[in-house]
Amino acid sequence: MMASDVWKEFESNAISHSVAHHLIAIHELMGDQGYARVSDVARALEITRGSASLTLKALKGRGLVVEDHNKFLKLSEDGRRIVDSILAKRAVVRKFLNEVLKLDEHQAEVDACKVEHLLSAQTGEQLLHFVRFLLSDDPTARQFLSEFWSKLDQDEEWQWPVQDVDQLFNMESR
Amino acid sequence: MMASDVWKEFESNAISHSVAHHLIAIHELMGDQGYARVSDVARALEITRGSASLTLKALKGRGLVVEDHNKFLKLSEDGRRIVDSILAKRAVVRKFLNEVLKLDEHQAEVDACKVEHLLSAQTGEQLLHFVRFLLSDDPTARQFLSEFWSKLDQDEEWQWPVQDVDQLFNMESR
DNA sequence: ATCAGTTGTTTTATTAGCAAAACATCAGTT
DNA sequence: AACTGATGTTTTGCTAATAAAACAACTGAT
Repeated sequence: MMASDVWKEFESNAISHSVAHHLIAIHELMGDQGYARVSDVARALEITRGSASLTLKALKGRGLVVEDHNKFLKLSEDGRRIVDSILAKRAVVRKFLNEVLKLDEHQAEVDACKVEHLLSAQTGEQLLHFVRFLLSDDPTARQFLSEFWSKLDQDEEWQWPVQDVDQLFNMESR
Repeated sequence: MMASDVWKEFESNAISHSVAHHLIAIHELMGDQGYARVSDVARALEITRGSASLTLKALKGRGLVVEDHNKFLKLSEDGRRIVDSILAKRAVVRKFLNEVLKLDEHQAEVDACKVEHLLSAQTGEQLLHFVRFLLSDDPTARQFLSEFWSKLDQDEEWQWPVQDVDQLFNMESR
């Protein structure tokens, strides 16, 4: 397949990991302490004020962050929408990894943080549907999960990574 | 939570997106045409030879790529292991997105490509277990999937992103 | 009023990853 | 032998994201 037409879409991503976390930091600071300045963002992200200042200046230029009359930052309508969508994806992915796949909370948090800004809206939406149904009261979902988890406890033998990718799914996968 | 201790683990990732695809290109070129030179990698990735030359020099320095007596490249043992694990994760994620969540193939391919190198080995392993069982002959799995898919067709109304992340999972999620 | 601390900005430098262009090498053709 | 084309490298420049350090401005305490 070679997939040379796909892999470059990565960097064409409008929201980088760094930008995502600058925006999220503002959001969380607003909730935690009611305001967000450059220094607060820098402290939250553990970067220097200078770095935060430059990145946030660019975000003001992109219209994602607006500045108060006295250097106080807040998210624009666009910025807020972006943060909402990213945090929603993070929550869904974290929940799936932790409560379904039974990965420990830290691992789930780290992996969710890494991919939250990369998933398409469609993917996030479908995954939300899936996780909601999977963790719902529905008896079929319940039974499926308990069977999966008991199977997890059984076969602890597994080779990973697998040498032959094509034979990863040698099964009745329809 | 602020998560300031987590988000920086992103860039500390040993294998960048670019590096991953340089390694994968060598792997696929070896399979397709039996050899891989700098120019072949550059063509596969649609970058200039100069860029590929620099990146591959660094990868030789890191011991992931070795050079033949006549400028022919191949993966080292370490490089091969990395490619195996990444391709395995890509395959699992693509299968899950496409065959379970019913995203179209292109979207599944793009999203899988974006996250393949970011997922931990643990996550990849657990996801493989999950997808294998989910798409297996097991009657519970079958019934669960068909119920999920019919539900998908029903509620086509949905707001996404959701404004209040905390109420994303207002359900009997136990 | 002065001094200290905090804040925000700017400048300089670094790294990863790319392009563009110049350059050298080698193989095959004529 | 000379020309052509493919290959590999190097140099220069660009952008994003960081650090470090210098600087200016404001705040508060004494």
